[in-house]
Amino acid sequence: MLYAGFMAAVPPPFPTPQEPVDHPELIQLGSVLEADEPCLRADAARNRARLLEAAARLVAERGADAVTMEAVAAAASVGKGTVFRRFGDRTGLLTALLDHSEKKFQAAFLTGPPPLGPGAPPVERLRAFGRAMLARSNDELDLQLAAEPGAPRRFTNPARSVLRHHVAMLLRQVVPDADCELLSHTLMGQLDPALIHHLTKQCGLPLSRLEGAWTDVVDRVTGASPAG
Amino acid sequence: MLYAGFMAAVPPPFPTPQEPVDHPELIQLGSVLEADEPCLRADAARNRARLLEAAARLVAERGADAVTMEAVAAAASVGKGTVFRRFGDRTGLLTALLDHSEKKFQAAFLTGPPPLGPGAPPVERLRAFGRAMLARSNDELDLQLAAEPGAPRRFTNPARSVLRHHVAMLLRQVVPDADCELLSHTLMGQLDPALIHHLTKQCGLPLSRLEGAWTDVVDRVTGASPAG
DNA sequence: AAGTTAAGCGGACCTCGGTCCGGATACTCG
DNA sequence: CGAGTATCCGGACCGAGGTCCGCTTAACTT
Repeated sequence: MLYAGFMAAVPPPFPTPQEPVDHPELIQLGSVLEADEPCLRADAARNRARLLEAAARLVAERGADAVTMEAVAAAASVGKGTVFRRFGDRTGLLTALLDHSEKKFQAAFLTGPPPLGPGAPPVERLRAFGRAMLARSNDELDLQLAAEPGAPRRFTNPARSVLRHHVAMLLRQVVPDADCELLSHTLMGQLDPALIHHLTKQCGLPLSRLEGAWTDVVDRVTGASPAG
Repeated sequence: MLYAGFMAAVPPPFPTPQEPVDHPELIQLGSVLEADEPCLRADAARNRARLLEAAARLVAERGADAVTMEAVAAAASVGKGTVFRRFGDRTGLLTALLDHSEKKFQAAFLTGPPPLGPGAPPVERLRAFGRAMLARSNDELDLQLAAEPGAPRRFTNPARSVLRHHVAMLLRQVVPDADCELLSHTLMGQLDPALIHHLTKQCGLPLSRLEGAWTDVVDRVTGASPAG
């Protein structure tokens, strides 16, 4: 039911395919089976468990920063190579650590009770979704951050800050009653180079579509008439 | 006039403060002076120029990936330590490389002609801003991406993908005529752990404000009545 | 012009993520 | 139960980012 195999996306570091990857792109919500630990050799499964346990202990005792691949390997009394074979890279390991809560969360909005789950009107579900995400990030922040290289610095870039302030300033002139500071973050997110790269280079969307989406969002947010 | 000193934010790697940092946080648009290369010793200034030139050449000839700190140092016939003292870290170096176009861009929307610059109505300027950002990112993508560690992977995380698809699905039920795929990216950007961390931990905003902003954006985007 | 000193320099050094491959070992099949 | 093999293990190894510290030198002083 749930999509849980994502921590297994070990690309091609070792020529040993396992823990099947079910094409992240074309995923259909709900049609995903929970192929969690698929027929791992006995020792491999045991080591995997020990590694996760060791990593969790490290996080708890010394924070997410202390989770170096060597430290985890040592704490699990296992070779370094084993960690990489199993989880691909550091991100994979941290992601696997987050897997449990991730599954619970997916269950909540896919099959759980309203307003998060099916049954409530869509707008209501959207509101609940955001609240739930915020709550989840509030715990786990360390781990979620650690699982994303360079994350803490992304919003301290002064150049970006200037651009965002400019957007906020413009917004204030149009929708003075809104929380323009946060609104500007939302809008700027759409112009993030990483997102642009993903959409144009990896998904093949034409730039014109991104432009259209930007204009559309601006109109929706400001309440302006489209193409005014 | 322009904010250009950002590449100088060399934190505390070496105990030699220079290239003054003008507090990135409390910056007032327009009140920033272009303190570019502030009283650097002659040899230091020369090395700085040589490093930037060498880095630019490496980018042009072998792509942004080839810009390793050692390679730049070697290409500039300079010690590795010098690169780090001048630019702080790799991100700082890449950022400095982007500085020129950044300044031009800032000039365009701060003091340039409408619709990007002052004179046009705010909504018009917002639309133009997005178009300009997209165009700029379209060139320079390599560099902008390289300046942000781990950027390419951010949107290939399957777990995130599931969440985003869920949001897109809900959006489709409410605003079927919109580009819900891209709209979902926009909304998800507001729930990015890195952003949440920045706003709550670094800026000190209460979680309730983030929740409010989320609800507000959902309402604006879907056209729902607030608190419906 | 010589002395003083703070700034700058360079490269050895460290850590950590990631790779490789020779050897070990759990499952399978006869 | 014994041989065969695909899988797995471990740690040596590599490259790149980042740090340190003793030496050098530009710039100011008198």
